[in-house]
Amino acid sequence: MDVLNNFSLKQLQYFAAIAEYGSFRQAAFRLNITQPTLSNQVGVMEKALKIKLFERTRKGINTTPQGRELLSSARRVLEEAQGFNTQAAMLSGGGIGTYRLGVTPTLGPYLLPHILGTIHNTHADLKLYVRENAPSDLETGLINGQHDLILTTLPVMSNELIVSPLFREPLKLALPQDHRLAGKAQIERSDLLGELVLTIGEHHLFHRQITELCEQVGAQTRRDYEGTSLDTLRQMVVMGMGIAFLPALYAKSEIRDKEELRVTEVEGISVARNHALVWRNTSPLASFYKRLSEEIKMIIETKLASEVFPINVNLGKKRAN
Amino acid sequence: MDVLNNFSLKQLQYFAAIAEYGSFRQAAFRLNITQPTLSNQVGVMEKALKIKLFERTRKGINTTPQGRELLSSARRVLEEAQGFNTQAAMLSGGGIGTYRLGVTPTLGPYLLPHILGTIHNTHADLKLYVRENAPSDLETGLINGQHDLILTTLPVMSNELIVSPLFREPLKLALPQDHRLAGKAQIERSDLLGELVLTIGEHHLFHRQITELCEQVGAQTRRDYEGTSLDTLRQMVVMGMGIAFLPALYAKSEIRDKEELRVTEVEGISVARNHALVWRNTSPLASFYKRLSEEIKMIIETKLASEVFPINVNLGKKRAN
DNA sequence: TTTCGTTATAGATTATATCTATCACTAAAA
DNA sequence: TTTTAGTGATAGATATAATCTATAACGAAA
Repeated sequence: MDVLNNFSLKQLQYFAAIAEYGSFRQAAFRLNITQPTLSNQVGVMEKALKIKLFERTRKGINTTPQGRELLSSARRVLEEAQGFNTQAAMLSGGGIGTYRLGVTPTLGPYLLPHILGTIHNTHADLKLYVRENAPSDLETGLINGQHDLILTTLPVMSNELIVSPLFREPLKLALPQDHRLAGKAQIERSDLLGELVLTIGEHHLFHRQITELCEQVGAQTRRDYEGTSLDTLRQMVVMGMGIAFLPALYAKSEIRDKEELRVTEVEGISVARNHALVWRNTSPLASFYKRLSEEIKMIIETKLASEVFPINVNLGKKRAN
Repeated sequence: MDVLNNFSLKQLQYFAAIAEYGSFRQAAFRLNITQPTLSNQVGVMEKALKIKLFERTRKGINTTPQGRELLSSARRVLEEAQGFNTQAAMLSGGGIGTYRLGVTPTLGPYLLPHILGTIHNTHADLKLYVRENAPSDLETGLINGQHDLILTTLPVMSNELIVSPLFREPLKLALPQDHRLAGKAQIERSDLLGELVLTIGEHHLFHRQITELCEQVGAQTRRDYEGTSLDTLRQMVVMGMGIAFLPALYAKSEIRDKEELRVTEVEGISVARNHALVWRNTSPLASFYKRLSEEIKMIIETKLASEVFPINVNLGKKRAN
């Protein structure tokens, strides 16, 4: 891929045109340039390649054997260039291409199935390459350029990032069916007194929220064992090891079997996490990302209104304008 | 294949280099240009394509999703261009490529087998695309650009053509084995008196020579039927319809069966045709063609010395210098 | 002989690629 | 905190290259 200063795309075009029309004048006319320009450029090219491409006669041209040989190569180059051009034209609208989207493992698998279909309908040529990472890794990965976009949990600290809040997802209480509260129509704050609450690992952002809540209502958190994923947390609840707060979208997706667990609100408490679409403040595609986040918000409002809520306070450091 | 003024090969190279090195400065250094030049050119390209290829940050660049998408296309273009370049480099030596060689049907099939092998040995990448035509058609075909070279029979009239004489091919007398002269050790001019001589069609160049000769020695030419190819002429001789003069190389190639025909010289007469390699005086490859004709002469001298002879008089209007 | 059609050439002009010098900003080191 | 080294962007001058106009030179055909 080094020195390639022998010829230009333009010259290849000229070359092909002359071969096609069999005449410098004709070709020049078709190319909207003058004949001397054409003669000159072909001459430059011939000298650079040390090959005579055409035999000039007083009644037109013949392509030399070498010229004929090179013509097909030249056409291939031009074809590829044409391909590049049309692809660029398609891409120039934005919203086309493969975007690397980072998501948290506790949200992505339970949210994306609801929105990808609709996104695909409105942006047929937008492909998402999804990778899962813990929120903190998502942030640094985005800053490093490993992702183009991330779908993560607030707050986002870096001031290099633009945050577009999407929705607020409540955490719901999950009880085993044989729990003393399982039959109760409405569960109150006070019901939690003395309960054993299982939490996910400390590096998850809602760990702190839950421990605080537990202190307030007089519940214990189980410290000797902490689930590493929502699925293990759920299994532990099923096995009667305690109760747990699970994100609403996870509950909607994964808890189908009503015999196993009861999922419910708790009157008088509001524990939730906030999600946002985030990108680098240097990204040239900011305006497209903003549009995309609005579309996602719309989809969620339409399809998941019963599970999640809009965000109306500013929880990230920076908002997308 | 129309307007393709959005970008240049050089810009594609720049694009690929930046993506590869992840930095304008690095890439500029590798490309032996300055960083402002690189920034400028990429900017020009981005504006022309209406696509941001890179996201500039203070610590380097990220390639945008669109940039990534286009990168592979750009690399393909560059690869094809590289291919064009290397092919051009190979061709620039000359003697490489497919040359369209026109030959007469009465010489080509009997001469070419003797020389093509050797030519192929010295010019491994020279391919000959051989087409047969009557000598007059060969000449106009060469002038029209349908052939690059012709191997034809002298004289060649057009002054647009360069003639490089190759060799002199005698015409030999062919007799059926049951002919009264077939047993004679040496045939004299006078032996031909009263013989019936078959000739090929009038458009062949040695027709006139033979009829003149026949007048001189008192032989008749058979006018009610004239062979259209050397093979039919031979068949007619075998069938006893007369005797004939056949070109030496034809006789060498095709008359293997000594039982059928006797092929011999005639003492005291010299009838022959002269062959030459011919090309347009406008051809840029003249010097290569000249070299080629010398090589062919050498091959003939080595391999066919017993059949044919050098030409030492100027029979074409123009000689290759 | 004249006319028309071909490519080549010379010189001026326009467009553009490139360079130098500098700015503005960030991150890390002193 | 200040300094240093690293990023890309910008402005203006310069060098290079592409293009145009006008014309020449030549061959073929009328």
